[in-house]
Amino acid sequence: MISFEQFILEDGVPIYVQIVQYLKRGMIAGTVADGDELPSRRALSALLGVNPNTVQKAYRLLEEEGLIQSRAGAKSYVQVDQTVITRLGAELLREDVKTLVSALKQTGVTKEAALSLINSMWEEEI
Amino acid sequence: MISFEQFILEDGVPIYVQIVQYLKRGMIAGTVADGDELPSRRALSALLGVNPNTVQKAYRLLEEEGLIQSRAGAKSYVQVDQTVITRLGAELLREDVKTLVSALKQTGVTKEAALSLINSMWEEEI
Amino acid sequence: MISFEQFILEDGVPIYVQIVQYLKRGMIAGTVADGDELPSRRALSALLGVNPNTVQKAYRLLEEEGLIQSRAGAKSYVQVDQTVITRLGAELLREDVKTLVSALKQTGVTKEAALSLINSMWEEEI
Amino acid sequence: MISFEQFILEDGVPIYVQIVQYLKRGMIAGTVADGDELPSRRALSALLGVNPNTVQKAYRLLEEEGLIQSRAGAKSYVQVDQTVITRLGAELLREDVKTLVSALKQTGVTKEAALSLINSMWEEEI
DNA sequence: GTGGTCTAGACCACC
DNA sequence: GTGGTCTAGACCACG
Repeated sequence: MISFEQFILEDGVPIYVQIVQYLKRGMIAGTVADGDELPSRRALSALLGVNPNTVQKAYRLLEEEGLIQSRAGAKSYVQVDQTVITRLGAELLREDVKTLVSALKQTGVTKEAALSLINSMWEEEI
Repeated sequence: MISFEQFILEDGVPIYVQIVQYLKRGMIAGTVADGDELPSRRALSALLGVNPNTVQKAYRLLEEEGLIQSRAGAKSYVQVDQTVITRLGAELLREDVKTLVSALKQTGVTKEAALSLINSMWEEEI
Repeated sequence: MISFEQFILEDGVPIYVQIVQYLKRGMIAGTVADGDELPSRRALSALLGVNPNTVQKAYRLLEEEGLIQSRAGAKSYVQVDQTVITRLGAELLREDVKTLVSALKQTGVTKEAALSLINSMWEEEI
Repeated sequence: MISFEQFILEDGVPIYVQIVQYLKRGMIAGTVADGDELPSRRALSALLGVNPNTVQKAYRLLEEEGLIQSRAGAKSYVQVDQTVITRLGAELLREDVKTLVSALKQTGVTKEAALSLINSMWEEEI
């Protein structure tokens, strides 16, 4: 069973997006592995204090991407192979970094200043 | 007159937000300076291919933040002093970096790998 | 013992419905005859790779319709006479055809085109 | 504006699926044509007596298939070319017919009996 | 107990 | 006004 211990609800970003991202990132990090059983819609919604449908939506999106497998009446399972994970990791990583880099460059920050800031924030952040 | 050459419409993010961000980032970078004349709502909406109301909304938000000055029937002008710019830059910067760092840490990427990737993407990106 | 060789799980249609239909159609075709022994719930669920409760539900529905006979601890048997089969065949047939006809008419297909297509697909299909 | 006069809500099949099918079949029949304006989410939901979100879901699915086009704040339009319609028609038709043919063959009905039945039911059905 | 769907209504972005 | 999104809770079908 996958742990949601480290999961923290931020606001601003839709909850179902946060759940999707959390699971995707977990797949990349290896904490969410192929064949793992996902918590039921009810269980997770209770744990996070959100509506079951919010979890449902997250699960549906993941299923449309082929990352999990669910059938009515049965439990849901993670369904990823290494190829998918690798692609996913590369995608997310490039996307995240690209967003930052273009934002920073638009503001005229130098590369050195950016790297230095990231370096220092890496330590202090949770 | 401020150039919108580098402006590219992405989707997902509201258009008026993109316009606001573009101008804010320009202020920080110095390409949008105090006293600069803004394109008219009509002109900019035509240039970007969006609804004039969308531009209107962006301008209104900027005016509410005191970053531009506009008067009915007259042109709009940028109105920022250095203090404001500095605060703005620091805010945006920390926010952007924090988002990236926490995202990357969740995927299990090491600091070194992250810095190296940013370093290389900095060059290739527009 | 009845064979489930030709049985193929589709998705979209509930599994227990598929089992019921498969057996009903077999009765009409004569491949499932009065007095035949049905596979046990456990055996069939294992064979089809589905939950034993799913098979149970199918058997229960068939029993409620009086098409099979089962007793706790004993094997289940098919229990149909010719009258029932005839009625069943007519019902299923009309229902199936009605579904198709109304669907086709909605799409503006002519009767001749429909008959011709059915005629040709009859041969090629398994 | 597309008419929903002939639309009748059945139960058993999800409402949003029925809306999707109705529009698809209309496209094939030519009663729903390229460029046609769709009723607004609110209007159609009121007309059918269903929740606006149910209509929204149907429209979203159609848009994901590229059959309609909708943009926030603007009306939604049908967007199909002849190629798409042809493909759609062939798909639906083959699927419908295939379902029937395999069902009938399972029951041991002869081709002649089937064709004859369809022929007669074509007239009497609405 | 599990996932899937529908209803419901609020809110937002956009035109 | 439009479409899009989110949250919520009830209900149903399924295993």
